[in-house]
Amino acid sequence: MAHAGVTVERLAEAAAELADEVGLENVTVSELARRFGVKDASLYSHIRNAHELRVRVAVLALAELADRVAAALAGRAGKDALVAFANAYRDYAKEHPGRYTATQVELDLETAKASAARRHSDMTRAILRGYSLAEPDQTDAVRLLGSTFHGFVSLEQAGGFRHHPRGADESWGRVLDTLDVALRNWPTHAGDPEASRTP
Amino acid sequence: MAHAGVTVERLAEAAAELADEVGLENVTVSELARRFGVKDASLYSHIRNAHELRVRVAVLALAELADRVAAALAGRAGKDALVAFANAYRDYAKEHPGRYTATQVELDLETAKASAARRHSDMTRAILRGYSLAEPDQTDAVRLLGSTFHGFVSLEQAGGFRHHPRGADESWGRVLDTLDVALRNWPTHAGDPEASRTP
DNA sequence: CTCCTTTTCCTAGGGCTCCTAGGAATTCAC
DNA sequence: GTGAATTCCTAGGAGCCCTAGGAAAAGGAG
Repeated sequence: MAHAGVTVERLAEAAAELADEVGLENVTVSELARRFGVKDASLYSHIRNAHELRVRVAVLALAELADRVAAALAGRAGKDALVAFANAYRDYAKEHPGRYTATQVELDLETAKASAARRHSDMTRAILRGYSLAEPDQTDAVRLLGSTFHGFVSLEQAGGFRHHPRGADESWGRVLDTLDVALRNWPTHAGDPEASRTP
Repeated sequence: MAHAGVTVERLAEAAAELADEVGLENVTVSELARRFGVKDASLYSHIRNAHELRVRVAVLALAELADRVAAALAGRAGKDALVAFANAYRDYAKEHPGRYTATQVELDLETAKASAARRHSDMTRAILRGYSLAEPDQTDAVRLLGSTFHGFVSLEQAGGFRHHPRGADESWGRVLDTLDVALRNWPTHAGDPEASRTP
């Protein structure tokens, strides 16, 4: 009957694992309390509400993902860096689907600034050094990469590629090749006729 | 006290509107019953459970979106078609955020085949006629487009682009330009050195 | 060691949600 | 009209979120 040793940190960690098992939307205060051998009302001494639970999973996941990406990026440049970044991103989403989903929850400005969100955009920008793009093209390119990575992973997770013979891995490789080409041939002016180079 | 005229169709339509107002995750059987002036238990004569409600919103949204895209695509080709498709997609997501979210719910094989999901990939393939890609590159390109469009719209909806001076519209235009260039310079072999053409 | 404060956990309970069971009323088909 | 199907009802169980108020444990000061 002593204290069960509940902490905000351990709570967030348990919530993250639960999210990976049953999906973020099924992460419930009751279930967490059950896992800690505690009544659900007790958890409200540690968190304000169920939403805070998801926010904490989001912050945790953002930090984990940033660490992985940073490790993958070390010592690489150009397309190598692009591929390493992308694979770290996709692998994390596959290993931790619930955490990855949490990555997309809206954070209030304060929480967002304290999170690793900034590290993510910084690292994406670091990739682009190999392609020499100036602002605002750099921001546009960051958004292109973020959109394509997230979109692919999201569609893959939702099962969008399952009912088709072509493997997702092959398409992924081709998408990365294409992004590499696109970044190197970045259109400097919209509708630039110089860019139309069909063999 | 006579029949309130509840139908599966009207139920799905009301659920779709509710989703746009409060988000798909807050579409509740109780609230719908309230709007129809009926007890919540009564709705279970029309639907099996709350999940079916979301599935029906998904099917409805997929059909609506396919209609819009088809209309936007009529008489266009090449980059024109690409931009028309992309804008129809993004505009729909902005007008109907809840319906758009529903677009991503997993459908069982049977429901998926009866849905407009096929029309979507067919139309995406139609765009690619302007870029003459053979299989399996065509499938990869379909996935690239789907991923980038969905990813951009998804990140934009999640507020990912809000805390930055560069407008989302400008980036969107640039992303479309880049995709156009990428499709025309589709890499035929991974790491093809011929593709490195930095001015 | 004792006393006091803070933290952690408890019981109790209200409100909302989903869903089932069984019955009444309405509508439809013949 | 009569029987059958459909639509809607009341009643109720179970799970979830969260609040209020109190007991027990842990930690610090004297």
